[in-house]
Amino acid sequence: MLQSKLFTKTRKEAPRDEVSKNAQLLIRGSFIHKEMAGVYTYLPLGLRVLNNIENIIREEMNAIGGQEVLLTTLQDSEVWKKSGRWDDEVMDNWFKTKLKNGNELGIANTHEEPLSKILTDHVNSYKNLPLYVYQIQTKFRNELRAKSGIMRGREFLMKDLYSFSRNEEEHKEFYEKVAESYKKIFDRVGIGEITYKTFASGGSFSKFSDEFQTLSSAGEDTIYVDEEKKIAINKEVFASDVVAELGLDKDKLVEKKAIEVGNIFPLGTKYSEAEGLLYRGEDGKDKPTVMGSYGIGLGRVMGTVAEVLSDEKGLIWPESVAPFKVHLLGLSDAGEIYDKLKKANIEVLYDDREMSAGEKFADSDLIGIPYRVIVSDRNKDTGKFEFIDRRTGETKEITEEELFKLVS
RNA sequence: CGGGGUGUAGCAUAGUGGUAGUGUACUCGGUUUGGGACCGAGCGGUCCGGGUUCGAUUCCCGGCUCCCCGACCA
Repeated sequence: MLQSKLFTKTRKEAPRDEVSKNAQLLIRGSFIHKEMAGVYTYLPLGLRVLNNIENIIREEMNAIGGQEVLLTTLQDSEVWKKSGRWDDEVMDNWFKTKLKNGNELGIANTHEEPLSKILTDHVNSYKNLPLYVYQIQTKFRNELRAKSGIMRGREFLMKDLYSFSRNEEEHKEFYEKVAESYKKIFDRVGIGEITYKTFASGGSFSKFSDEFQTLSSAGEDTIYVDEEKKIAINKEVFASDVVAELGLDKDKLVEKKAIEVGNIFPLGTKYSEAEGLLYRGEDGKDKPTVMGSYGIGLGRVMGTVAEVLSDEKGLIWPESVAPFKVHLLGLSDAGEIYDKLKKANIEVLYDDREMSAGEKFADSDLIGIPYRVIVSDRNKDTGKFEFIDRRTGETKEITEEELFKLVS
């Protein structure tokens, strides 16, 4: 893409009202635009990052047998009344609205009930199970206090997967599979090293759940980490008996701040019973399906990557989620190599703008595309390109052939 | 939802009961061209409502906004 055609503009300074690093950098680089507190628009560069994250998640969900759907944002209050979660006392972050005739509707913040209801049309027999259904959809939560940039919003894109199994053993097996899948996802987006599966409270669903926590000073959660075993315990359930139950040594645990990038919950039969999601067993008797739910907030993952992978100059995207793979800086005309890179299907942002070199370098540092290629009069006669790795800052002179080898 | 702050140009900031200043961005002209380069000219602003006052961006009241701390958080 030609940078001269990109309608967004970078800024030297972040708006005063953004304090969190992720929002400051993402706004300065024009990845996102703040619409209001906790509500952000994704601009072209930001959407490319978000889509990359989305595709990684989709691939991993499909790999464990997930079937993708798109459920509705407007929700019938009936199914929620059945499970007892319609009441604002029970779920206080509902956004609700009304039809012209006065009937109340919910604006989606989660989908256990509606999906269970839908599946009553399709699940009758033990032969139809187990079943894994997921979606990537915008959720709305009326947070009393939005904060931390795109980390805790009122409107956000979320991947939610729900599993429906015949019994606890079958459920447990899949639950572990999702945990593995999540690990792969966080590895692929570049935060695997510092992301810990964390034992946590189960909220209203169950006694315990597992969270995926990424170490960061910007985190809202406090966790106790066992760095060797790569697991952690959330402060909210931290107690001697829990430490013992997990086979951990209290002295080896280190207190850290972390961002919850994903969570997985066993749901038991609470919602399947409420919605009448029963299946006929081999013995001819009806039984409720055993459910689990598994969420990842895409914006929060993007914000976490921004928070954790950046320096004082700007963002440092891993190749897997970067908006482009190559940032081509044309200090003199670089149209020729741009065309070649495009022809080779390499995602390249070509800075063809008429502005000073310093400005282009600063913008490039800020935007954080992994590989920078500089074309200027300096290397016009050498036939070589200057190649810089954004992460390490390492610079080398390479031939065209070497360039294609590095970025293909 | 409790507490604390905040609001001046697209963005960042200064200042003031009496003509609102600077940087940046933007427009025009010129000089530049490897780290947000320079010179000149120009465009553009006091959150909303009420009150006090001859006069309010400034003081007072109310509202809203956004941020922070806490509470909350499938």
